[in-house]
Amino acid sequence: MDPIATVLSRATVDVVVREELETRMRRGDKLRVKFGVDPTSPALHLGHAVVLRKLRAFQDLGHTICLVIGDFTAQIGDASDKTSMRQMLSEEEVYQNLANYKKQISKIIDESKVEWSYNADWLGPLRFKDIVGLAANFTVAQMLERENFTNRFSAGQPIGLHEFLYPLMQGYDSVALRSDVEVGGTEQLFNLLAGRTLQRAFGQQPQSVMTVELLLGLDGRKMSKSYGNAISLDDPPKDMYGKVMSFPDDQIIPCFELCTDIPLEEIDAIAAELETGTNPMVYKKRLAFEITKLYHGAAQAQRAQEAFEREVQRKERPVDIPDVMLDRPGEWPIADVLVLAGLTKSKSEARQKVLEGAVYVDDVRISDPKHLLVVRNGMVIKLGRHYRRVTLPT
RNA sequence: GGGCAGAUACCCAAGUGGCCAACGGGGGCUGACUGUAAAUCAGCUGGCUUCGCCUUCGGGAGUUCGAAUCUCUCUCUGCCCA
Repeated sequence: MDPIATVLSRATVDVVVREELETRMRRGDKLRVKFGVDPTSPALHLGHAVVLRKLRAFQDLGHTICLVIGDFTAQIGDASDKTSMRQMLSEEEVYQNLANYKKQISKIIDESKVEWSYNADWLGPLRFKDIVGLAANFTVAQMLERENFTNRFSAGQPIGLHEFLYPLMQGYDSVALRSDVEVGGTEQLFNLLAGRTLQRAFGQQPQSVMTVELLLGLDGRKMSKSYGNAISLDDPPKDMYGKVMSFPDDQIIPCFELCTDIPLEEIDAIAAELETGTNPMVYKKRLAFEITKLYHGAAQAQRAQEAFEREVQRKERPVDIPDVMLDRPGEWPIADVLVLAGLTKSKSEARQKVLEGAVYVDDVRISDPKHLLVVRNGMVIKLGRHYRRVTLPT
């Protein structure tokens, strides 16, 4: 498959309008590819990476990536998250988050070639008259057509009026940037299309719109930090590898397509192999390795894989065990030690875990919740798959 | 502006005077098993000086021997009418 066809199809759902975009790409137009960045959440995960990788693909073909920082939007607050509705981000916070963001995306795209802009620059000066003008391009029925809104409306969930304005703001960004293409997740389709509507209203050629597949999280729901099912780009290699291993088996193939550079032909071969009943674990390990390699390099990925094989598959002790500092030698109630070690949140929970047979000290199971532990330097405490090594003052 | 309904633990959601630290899901943790931290099955999931005690059911005040459950008030949300 040639590079252009790959960009247009791999991990993508919709391309509006496909022929139009393909024509422009084939005849060598240098396109401005827009993507909106939310400065409220600097922690990026693999789900975000799918879009960023798509941007990278455009970049590799010589197109310009235009990243819009939604500082204006951030000051109003993300409407989909009620708790932050009134949360205002200070300028410092936006810059702080942005610095983090740049660090993270530089793992995927060439940040030095990116054209950055802040949407407060053009959204801020808009007058009420302008906003009404923008709003006149849409109807309430169109807004309510959005699945998101319909669901919330019929479920009796609140919808802030300002939430209707989000697509307008995002769409106006496209006008201001004169973007040729905008990329986003499938849930962004409506907002992306709003860009086309407004660009047309301003006499510009409407941008092409591309949505990428939604990556599912560890639990099969959409990958999202708030669901706690995400693999963060910042995750240490061992965690990243381990989390991929806990993906449901049926996500192995989609994840290969969305999160790695393995050619589609090879992925098809793996899929065929899985059909024959090969143990999925083998390919999941390959997947975990590839993904970890992308963000941490081959050496780290190799170490993560070895750690997994040792700790999970062979159930041996990890090489690096965090310390728990105790301020005196002698006898300690086991529950106190577990809490100090951060292995349980409370003594009640600690007792419970002891009763469940989850607690081992130097490989000996502790079964009495009132057990008094005579602590020793270097003693290893284990709860489930978590280990702590006791250190005493010298 | 008026009328009605609702606010329960991390999330959803039962409970309408004592049997409620509060049914059931989900999530999380642990155990068993395994092909992995998948799947499946089981236990646990407010705190503590744990055969008992203490603090929870939007906030505050009250009725009662006793309240998540009744009353008043405040805050927030949804629906209907305008």
